[in-house]
Amino acid sequence: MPRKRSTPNPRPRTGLTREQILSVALEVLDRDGLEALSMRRIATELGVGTMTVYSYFRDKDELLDGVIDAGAQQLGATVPDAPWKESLRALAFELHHELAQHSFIAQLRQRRPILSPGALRWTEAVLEVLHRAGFSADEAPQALRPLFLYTFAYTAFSPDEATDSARRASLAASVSLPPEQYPRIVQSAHALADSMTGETTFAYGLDRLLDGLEAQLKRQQED
Amino acid sequence: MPRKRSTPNPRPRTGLTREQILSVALEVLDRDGLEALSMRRIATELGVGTMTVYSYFRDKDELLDGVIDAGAQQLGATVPDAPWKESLRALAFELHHELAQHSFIAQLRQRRPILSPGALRWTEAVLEVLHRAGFSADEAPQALRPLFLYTFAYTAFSPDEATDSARRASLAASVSLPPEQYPRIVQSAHALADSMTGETTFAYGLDRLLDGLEAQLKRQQED
DNA sequence: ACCTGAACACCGTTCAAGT
DNA sequence: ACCTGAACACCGTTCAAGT
Repeated sequence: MPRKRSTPNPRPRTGLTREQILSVALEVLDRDGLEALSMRRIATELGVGTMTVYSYFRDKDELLDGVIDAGAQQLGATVPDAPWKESLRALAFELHHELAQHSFIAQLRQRRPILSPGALRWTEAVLEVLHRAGFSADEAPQALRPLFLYTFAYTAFSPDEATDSARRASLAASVSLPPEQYPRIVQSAHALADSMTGETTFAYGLDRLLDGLEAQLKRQQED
Repeated sequence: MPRKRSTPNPRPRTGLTREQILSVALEVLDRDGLEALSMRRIATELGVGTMTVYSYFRDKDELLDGVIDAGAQQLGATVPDAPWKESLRALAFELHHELAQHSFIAQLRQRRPILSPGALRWTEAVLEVLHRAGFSADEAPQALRPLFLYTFAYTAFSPDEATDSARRASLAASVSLPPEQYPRIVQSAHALADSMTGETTFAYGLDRLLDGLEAQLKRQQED
């Protein structure tokens, strides 16, 4: 007589899945940030022993890759059907909003390219728009790169929560500089503090970049 | 009879200075990277007890701020005397090369603006060039922001050492995608892998940004 | 195959004590 | 004021053992 199996899928004895672990990890990341996420914390939050997590993910890096991949699934799902500049603008804003919502992604991406299919959907969409705009298959990746970098940088290098305290700190630092050595900073102190955050600032740089890509396209068509 | 003082400056009993500590920290950072730098490691390398470092820096953050400030001293020391686009290009490349040499700076700057006088020298130089170009005191910081962000992003989000292995990984990921769903990535696979690193890639995005700023300037002059 | 606690080799920093 | 070792509260991961 065969050994009785109490569950249809006998493997996991805790009823855990990779998805459940990823979802708890995402919660911790969104709530308390990247530095608060530890394997011990995830396990505790799930009510299992620390090492149980290692049955589902080889190490912390693999788990973090999983979180990013899950978050990137929706990005670039549909290629906008608009003039190319507007379409690129929409795709950049889509990425921008995702990163603003899960700011740990920008910290995580550092020097560790994510090449999973989910993460490449956005890349495919941007390349498609660039192709329609008239960029060659060779040049399109070069045109994509600054859009990607600028959008990631905006989240990674802008002060996050307590925006106002960052603005005040910038203003205080600017006005305390010797005006003879730093005349332009002193003169632009307020505008400089304001330029650190906000949708308007993001849009300003993005639009300059798109104008620059347009100029490049026109230059080529004149030849 | 007064107590004999064996050194002119009796305060430090180990002969340590902040500068010495910063220099050891910089060595470790350049050699082994940000994650290898610990207070314990610095102390050991200096031949003192771990807690001795805390007599010179309040905590690790203050020490790291010190390293960045020291590295930024030379940046923007002279404002280039050339047409404004060339000058901005030179300043961006100056920052780019500094970051390439000390890539930990880009990791460190994350969400923690550095507002020391040394770190603001480059900002002052860029604002001065933007002023000469014709940007208003209000708009110049907005124009500066993408130059700063793009240059930082380039170091922060590009694979560093073992460039070739990153190129191969990208290529492998691209060609293994289903071509029906990812036609543009598959088509541009080689160019995409090449676009991740290299001076040419950095220059391409920078030049588009500068073209975009020029277009903005012309637009305003037409009004 | 999945789960576990103990152990190892690390962290930054507080504390109390030494000069 | 400067220097220190011990201790505290953490890490990620290996190991050996359990089911």
